[in-house]
Amino acid sequence: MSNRNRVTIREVAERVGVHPSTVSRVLNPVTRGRITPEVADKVTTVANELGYRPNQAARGLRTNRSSTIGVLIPDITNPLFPPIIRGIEDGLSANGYTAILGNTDNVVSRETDAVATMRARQVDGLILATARRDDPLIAECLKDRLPVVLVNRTADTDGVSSIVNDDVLGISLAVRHLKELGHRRIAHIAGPRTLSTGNARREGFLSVMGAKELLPDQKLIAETNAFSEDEGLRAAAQLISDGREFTAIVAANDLLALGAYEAIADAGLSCPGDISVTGFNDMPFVDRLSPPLTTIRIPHYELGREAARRLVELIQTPDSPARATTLRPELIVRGSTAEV
Amino acid sequence: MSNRNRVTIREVAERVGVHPSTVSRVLNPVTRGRITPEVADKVTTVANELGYRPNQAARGLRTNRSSTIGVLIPDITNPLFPPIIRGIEDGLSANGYTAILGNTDNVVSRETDAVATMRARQVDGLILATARRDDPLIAECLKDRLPVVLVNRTADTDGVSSIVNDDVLGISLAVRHLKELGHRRIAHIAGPRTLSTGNARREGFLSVMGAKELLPDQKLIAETNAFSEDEGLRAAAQLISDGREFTAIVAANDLLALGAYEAIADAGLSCPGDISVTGFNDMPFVDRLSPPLTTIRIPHYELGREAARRLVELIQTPDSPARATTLRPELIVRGSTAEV
DNA sequence: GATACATGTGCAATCGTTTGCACAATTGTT
DNA sequence: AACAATTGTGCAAACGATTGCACATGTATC
Repeated sequence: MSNRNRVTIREVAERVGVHPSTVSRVLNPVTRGRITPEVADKVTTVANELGYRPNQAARGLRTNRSSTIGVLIPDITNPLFPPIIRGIEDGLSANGYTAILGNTDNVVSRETDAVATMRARQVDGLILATARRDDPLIAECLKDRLPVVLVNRTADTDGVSSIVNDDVLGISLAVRHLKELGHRRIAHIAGPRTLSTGNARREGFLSVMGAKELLPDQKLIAETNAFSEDEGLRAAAQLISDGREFTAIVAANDLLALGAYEAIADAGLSCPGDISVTGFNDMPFVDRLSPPLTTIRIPHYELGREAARRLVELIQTPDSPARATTLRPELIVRGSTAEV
Repeated sequence: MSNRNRVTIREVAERVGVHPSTVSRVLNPVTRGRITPEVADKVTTVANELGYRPNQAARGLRTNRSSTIGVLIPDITNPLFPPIIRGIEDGLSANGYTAILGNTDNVVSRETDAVATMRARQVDGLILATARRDDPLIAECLKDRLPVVLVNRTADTDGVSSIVNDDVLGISLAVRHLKELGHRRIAHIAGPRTLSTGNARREGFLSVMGAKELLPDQKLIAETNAFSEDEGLRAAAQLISDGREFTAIVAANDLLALGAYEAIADAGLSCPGDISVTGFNDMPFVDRLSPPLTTIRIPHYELGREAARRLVELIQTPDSPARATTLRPELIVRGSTAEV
């Protein structure tokens, strides 16, 4: 009744006529080899018949492992994250792990809280999609030897593995595409410098603009302090009202690009007629906007899946060296970019 | 080292000079009253000093509770679900519970699997967003007295609590809006009958079309077998090619409405010029489509939050009666509906 | 001042698995 | 044929918290 009909290892053992430890060994792939195949078969058969499922609490208590991973994200409601999470979950469940999620809304205290809760639940590791470039939380986990993998955003901290998009490549795909369309003066709406994504895309932009035939201009970089539509609107409006000449905007993310759409319309201009715009992320439905947004597609699902894989590896061989992995993005050409 | 510096109840007890059971009683709000305040204070102080966190595995093993809830959803990547999940997580964490997620892709075997995994982890209850009207999984949970709450979709099963949108009201808001715009012949792209949402919206449509001044026509209902854009396209194309007269389409969901957009364009017609269209859900970015979609907004976050609240209640008082709760949706008028 | 009762704390068993150790049975070696 | 090595299984002790029971105290009652 209170134990909800759970079948224990002991019952299986009694039915087969062996000791519980034998059942345990059969069910553990590592030790199965030590048991006579005949006995092992009988045990697995009976275990299946009875619908035996190991009690994770008991196992966790004994082994000090929970087969649970904590995943920290800013906000699941941001369409960027669901595919990452899906990738993480698929990657984890393939290895027998389960994820518990924490939404932090980019608030430091909520991050700290969430990690504390997760550690109370003895998570075997953490996947952080919330990293800031300078993030004390990461240092703390490393100190406590809690396996951590960063995804989507990376950090300046040494010794931590990360799986992120190749932002420099992404930006250069966008800029080269614009260059081929004849654009020479290109503006950039940069993301927050505190986030690796904002920073890397900005750096990438600066570096690729150094290429010949392009006309770089520091003043054509507009800063924002969040990847939001409002900030994109504000920044783009500023660029336009500054009166410097440019024919295209490379936004550091799709939401910023949407803000730019609005600013362009507000100024009585048209996209792509007067100003071409590129985004970054390829969020759902940006292909339905008018104009459909030319953007950089990030392999979000793969990012998540790879992060899960890396974390499992890290748990199994705790002292494997940290690696920073980047995945290649793809340029998606749509209607928001046109020849000059 | 292997136990990652965990502080146990025993260490706290030794430091204070009391028995572990006393520490346990102090830390449990229910039994704290039985301990001398002076001792209790000392215990809490030392526990905080040492940073004691109860080992959930040990607690779970002993109490047969995990403070963990399983949440089953079809696919986190469907923009419908993130706000529901967010509501669930917020509601659960406010009560000390943690969610573990399972994506089932509407595949029965994956649902069964996910529930098995979750039960192995001794979840204290389940929130299902995957219910079919006839769903054996629900019956099974009820039989095993595992607390369950349905969210978003409900089922025909008796005795299970559910939190869903008031779909009949939603559809009638859409139809009445069209009626006010002068529409009399209105078509419906119905969702799958196996899902409560498809069924209720269809029933709602039939019932509200019975009102005077409207011209109901059974032939103006097009069936689909999934809430997908493809199915919407197929169904709308069929309606159009059937040649029956109508000036508006009420789609059972936004994706079906998007398919209708496409079918209308394919037929060389315009929306809303020739045919008005309404959706259902108010997914992100449907306000950016051309035309912006008139739709029914469902309080998704609140649905999730309420489901969490209900489940916690159900866990605390296991024999409380099942209740079916509906939350009120809202009509969002945009550009896809116009006067005849 | 003896008896009954309440109160606060300790004792020890328990939850279900895992795993080091012991030991019997089998096989291999000389 | 005696001994060593190997193999397969059982035994029992953990893991850390909770909780029914027992038992000292201290207080109330007559």
